[in-house]
Amino acid sequence: MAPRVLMVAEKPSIALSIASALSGGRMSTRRGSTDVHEFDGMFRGLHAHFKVTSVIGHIFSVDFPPTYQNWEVTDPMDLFQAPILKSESNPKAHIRRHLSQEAKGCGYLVLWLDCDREGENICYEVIECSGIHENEAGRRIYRARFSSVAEKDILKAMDNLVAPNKDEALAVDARQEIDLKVGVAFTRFQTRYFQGKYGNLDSRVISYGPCQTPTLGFCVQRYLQITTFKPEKFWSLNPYIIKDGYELRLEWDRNKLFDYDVAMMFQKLVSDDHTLKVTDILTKEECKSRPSGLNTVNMLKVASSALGFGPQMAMQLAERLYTQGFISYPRTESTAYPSSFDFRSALGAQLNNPIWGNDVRALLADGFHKPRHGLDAGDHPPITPMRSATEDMLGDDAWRLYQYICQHFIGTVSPDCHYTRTRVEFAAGRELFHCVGQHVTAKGFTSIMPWMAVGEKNLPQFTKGEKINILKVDLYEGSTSPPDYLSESELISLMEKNGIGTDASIPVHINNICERNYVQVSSGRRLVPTALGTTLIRGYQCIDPDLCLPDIRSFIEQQITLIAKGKADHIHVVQHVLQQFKQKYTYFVKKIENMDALFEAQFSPLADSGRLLSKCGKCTRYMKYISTQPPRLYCATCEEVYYLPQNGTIKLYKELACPLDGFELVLFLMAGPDGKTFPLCPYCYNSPPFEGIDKLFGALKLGSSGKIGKGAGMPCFLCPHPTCQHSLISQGVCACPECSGTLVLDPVSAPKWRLYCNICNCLVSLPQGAHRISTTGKRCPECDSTIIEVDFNKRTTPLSNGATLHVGCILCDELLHSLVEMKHGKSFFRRGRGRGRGRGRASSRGRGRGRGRSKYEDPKMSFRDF
DNA sequence: GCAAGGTC
Repeated sequence: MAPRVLMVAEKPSIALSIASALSGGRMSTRRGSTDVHEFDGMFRGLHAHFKVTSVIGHIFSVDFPPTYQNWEVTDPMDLFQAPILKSESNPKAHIRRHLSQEAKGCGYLVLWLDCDREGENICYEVIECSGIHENEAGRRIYRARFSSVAEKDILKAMDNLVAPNKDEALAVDARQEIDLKVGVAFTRFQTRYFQGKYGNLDSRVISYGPCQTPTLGFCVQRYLQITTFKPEKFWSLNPYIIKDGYELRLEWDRNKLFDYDVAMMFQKLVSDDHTLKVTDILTKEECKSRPSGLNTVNMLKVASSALGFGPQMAMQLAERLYTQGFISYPRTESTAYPSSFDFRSALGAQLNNPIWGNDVRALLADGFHKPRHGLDAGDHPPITPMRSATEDMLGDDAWRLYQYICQHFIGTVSPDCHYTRTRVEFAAGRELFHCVGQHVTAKGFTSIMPWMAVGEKNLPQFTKGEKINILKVDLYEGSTSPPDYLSESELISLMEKNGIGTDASIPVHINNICERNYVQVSSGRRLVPTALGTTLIRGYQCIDPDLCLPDIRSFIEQQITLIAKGKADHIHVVQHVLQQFKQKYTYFVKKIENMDALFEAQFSPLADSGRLLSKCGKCTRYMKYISTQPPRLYCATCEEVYYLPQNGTIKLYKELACPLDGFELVLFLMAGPDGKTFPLCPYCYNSPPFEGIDKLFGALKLGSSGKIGKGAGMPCFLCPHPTCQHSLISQGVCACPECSGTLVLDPVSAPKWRLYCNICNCLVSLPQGAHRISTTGKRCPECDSTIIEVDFNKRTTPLSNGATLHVGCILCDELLHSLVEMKHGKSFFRRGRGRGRGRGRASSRGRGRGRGRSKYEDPKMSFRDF
């Protein structure tokens, strides 16, 4: 049987290019998680059947196991030694399943992932999913090395298959583990420390990361230069002359002086001379080179400085242009075109453009220029237009970006710009002056990129030795000025220079520091740090400046490069690097008060923030509602914080108290046009197993239906079951038969409801079909327990016989029995317990622990004591 | 709720 070969690319578009190149366009395509292209051809001298598919970037990402996910109970320090798990980054895409299915029956695997470290790492992710193993001869898994998807490059790579490089893949594993552990440990610690103390930080999370923090550092460094800047007065001498009827201002060779008296002296010397002598005339042919190919960071810089698009926005536009086929892949470091690049057809596509069509025609007719040498990073070709577009096809913003990409591309194959530069030198009173003129002789690429044009500046004709009368000598008084805030474009340059982030992640880091409220984008896309941003960086600077310096990233990169090059063992490097960060973490925690002193000066303590809203169930005093991110209630007496759901506002709810804990209920009003409301108890909301409802709530709110409410499955505040419509008032009202604690519906066991006692952890089963319980306000005459009503769903219970209410005592079987039997002859609440068991009303906290479900046996999951 | 890196 012909061998079957599975080939996997990093993204669908590459899979398509590979299949087209290898099959000569004769393949069939099956749609799936990602498309599969099939064809027959030759493989290592044999007739073979090929399948080409792709992943969508990394298949897996790393995280901590669930036991380390609770911020309240996990010491961030423990994270450095914690195990880590790899799980599918996008489980819904089912990439793992897809690869495993496609690999069935395939004897060979060819990896066409991008040729960088991340690509090498994805190779091993693919190998793991495919289940294809190396045979004894080690010849079943192959790596294709390619830097362009042009047909001849693909065929060449296919003829020169190599083995994947495990060391490079392990270097990425190391980076993932280090970034995760360091970032999460510092983030959790500083978030909890400062959020627990200050009310007006206005940040949901105070994050730390080896890329985002140095990025912020650059912005704050410039801010500090500005705020600490001391202006200085300076003076400069500018003689004026009239030549051929033109008034001309001359520049002083000394530029400026910071001493007024000396400047005055020179002014007098020059003025007393009355004439200037032309000492020299220098004329030089100058050349301004055409640009090299466009890579991502250069595109982002222009997008920010000239088009006014932030990097995130620019990448979104570029992504869309790419998926629609208008431009080539927009994430690349390379500025050099591959040798196989077909300039003629790329230019040909632009022939009919009304704006630059003529330029293109001229280039094709006169012979276009070979582009300047650039950098070949071995990833993707520079960003170029792929097909012609008009403004109507793209919309305003995308059009402006497309237009720039086209102009830049045409610029790279246009002639250089030539001009002559004339410098005329003068002397008076032994002081030297000059003026400069420029004349463009050939516009070259600047005609298509007019913003790069060389300014034309005409000078009158001078002759050497000529003497000219001085009209006046100005003594200009100026003052040095601070630099402006860091522009986004400058920041991108700094990040690139210092190796912070990659072409794809630079926009994400910049976006992060904006979203975390560390910087704000002001006019001209300049980044102004907020009080929070500057306080953080100043804090790191006074505890451990390494934490916010760009070197922290280069250190990690340099360490993992040892792994990539096979010079050091992956495990040892990770241990070594984490050990150092752990020491830094320990020191940071120990010295956090130094940073706190800066926070104290800048922010208000929780007690001074917010306004009084609802009563605390513990001390019965009013708590303060802090509306800044993250919204929360703060009890100054108990010094406790109770977090509230995001994206909405809070009001007092009918002055009702939660029957479980006495905390006054609040009404949450969701933001948005619907303005849905639901009541919640601040204490329950922050207590397991209800803790985390916010996550679900958020997930539902953002769900694909985009709807909220009963039909859309909005949970009630107590119960995360999507279809539950319980309200607090109708539940949690009966006494626990074991210990007299309060029973609440156990959401964990939904949809088969049980009652759960939060003190002794016992679970009381409800009959199937029960969907609401409420109190009767009556007590059982025998055991004094609350008598409850159980409401059944008529359709699901065969026992209801049309009657929906069943009344019984939760504890006392006899009474329950008789009551229910009177109606239906059936007991619902039988738990196999003897009469009167646990009848004592005295509190017996902790009793019965272990009898409940394992879910509650873990002490970390217990409720706090009431 | 947390990092950074792929990609859509």
